[in-house]
Amino acid sequence: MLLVKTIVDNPEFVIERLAIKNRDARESVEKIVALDKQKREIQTKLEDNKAEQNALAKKIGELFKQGKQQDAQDAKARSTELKNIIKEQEDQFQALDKELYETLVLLPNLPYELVAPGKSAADNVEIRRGGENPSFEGFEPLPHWELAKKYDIIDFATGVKITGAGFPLYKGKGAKLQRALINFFLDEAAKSGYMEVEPPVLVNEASGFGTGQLPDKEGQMYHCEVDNLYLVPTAEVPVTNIYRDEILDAKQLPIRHCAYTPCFRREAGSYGSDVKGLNRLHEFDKVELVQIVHPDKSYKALEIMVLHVEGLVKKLGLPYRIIRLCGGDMSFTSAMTYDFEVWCAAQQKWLEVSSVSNFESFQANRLKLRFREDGDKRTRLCHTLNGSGLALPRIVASILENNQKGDRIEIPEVLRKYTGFDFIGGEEEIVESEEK
RNA sequence: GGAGAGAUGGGUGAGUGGCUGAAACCAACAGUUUGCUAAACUGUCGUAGGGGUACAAUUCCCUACCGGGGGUUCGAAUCCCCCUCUCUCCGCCA
Repeated sequence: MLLVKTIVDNPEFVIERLAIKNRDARESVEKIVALDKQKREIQTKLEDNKAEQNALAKKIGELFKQGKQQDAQDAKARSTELKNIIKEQEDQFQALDKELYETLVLLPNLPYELVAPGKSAADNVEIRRGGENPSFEGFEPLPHWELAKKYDIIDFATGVKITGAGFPLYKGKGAKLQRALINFFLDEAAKSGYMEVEPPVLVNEASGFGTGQLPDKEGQMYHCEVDNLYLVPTAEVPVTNIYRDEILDAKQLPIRHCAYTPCFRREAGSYGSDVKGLNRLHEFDKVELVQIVHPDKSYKALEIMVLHVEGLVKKLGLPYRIIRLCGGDMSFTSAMTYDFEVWCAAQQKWLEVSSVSNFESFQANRLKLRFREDGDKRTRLCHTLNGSGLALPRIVASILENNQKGDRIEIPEVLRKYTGFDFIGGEEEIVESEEK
């Protein structure tokens, strides 16, 4: 949520910035400016009346004590009169405040100065790429869903049986690969200074609102209606909400957390060719990185977070590219976002595996997440950032497709100490030892 | 699922109609004293919003907030109603 002050002080700037997000905000902005003005006017009158009423109430008490019945009755009459005026003004004020708020929450965050204008993914800007696309000799590479079947490591059909489409069942080395990736990502995050947390995966409405999923993306979350709780679409929600309604000391910043959680997304309305295999799921695993930082340092933190995520795909040996999203492709809450995509050699497709964003104070304002500089009486809003580090399914898809050798799949070097095996398939099947 | 208790400032906790934005204590912060540490003493010590001054302020004035919402009253932390949440005991159970 933007600050009213930002809009009222610089309406044209806000309109101009939101145009980059492909959004004509003139009407909303002008409405907010007008409503804010009306609201203040009525608020001033209202508060003056309340002040008078408070003074009268005090006086009446005195008068009674002094036995001045008649004076007390007169004061009472005036107070009753005021009460009606106050009631009316209060209603007006509430109505204006509500309308202002409702208009305000529908405005997306302002894009940062580096964000290019644009309507869709086609206008995104590639920042850099790395890694090499694999080549295959003597065989045709299979898409990962074929490989999953061939080596019996992911069973989509049984997932359908248990739950439904988009809920795969990982088996054997497939399941172990999941666990290995989670541990690898968490360990790497710890090395970069992120403190691990394990949050609840069901969140209440206030948490959903705090990070901006509610009311904007209501339909994207699974909702347990009986208890009015939401399954998290990302660990960003519970982890960032740890600090909802907090006033931190400046010296506590930056706060860095990593968390593994399953993520649940309804993905309503996104059916098509891109949902095959692991490409788009309703439930998937992800390690998320969250930072709460001083506003002067958030863009530096964003760059460092990008480097951390880049390090992950590099270590996994996956061909990748980093993209800076254009205004139109960015989320409601983000001020700037970098997407990471990895190459899937059989599908011949780039798949998004991470989205790293700076939300500036947009989430913090909703969360009431503030900090105080030493010796300063004022509070200021923190900046929040988060990024996937990383989402598993598409990483698995990329590993399977890129590392296939015809008769087996090679596990990236860095993962082997976590998996306990070097290959999926092939002759050298490791037989699990029972003796240990 | 059944029964009961409770929700007050960073924490403990007082407060049953006006003198309470809120005692006291603890913590924290600043200072004084003492070779250092400790102790003692003094002071500060909630948040948000509006207004004024110079379109400035962390100053001044005002308003709101004692879980949330509504009501009674000239006046509500305090009385009434509704909701939410937390805790304890029992049952069930990873």
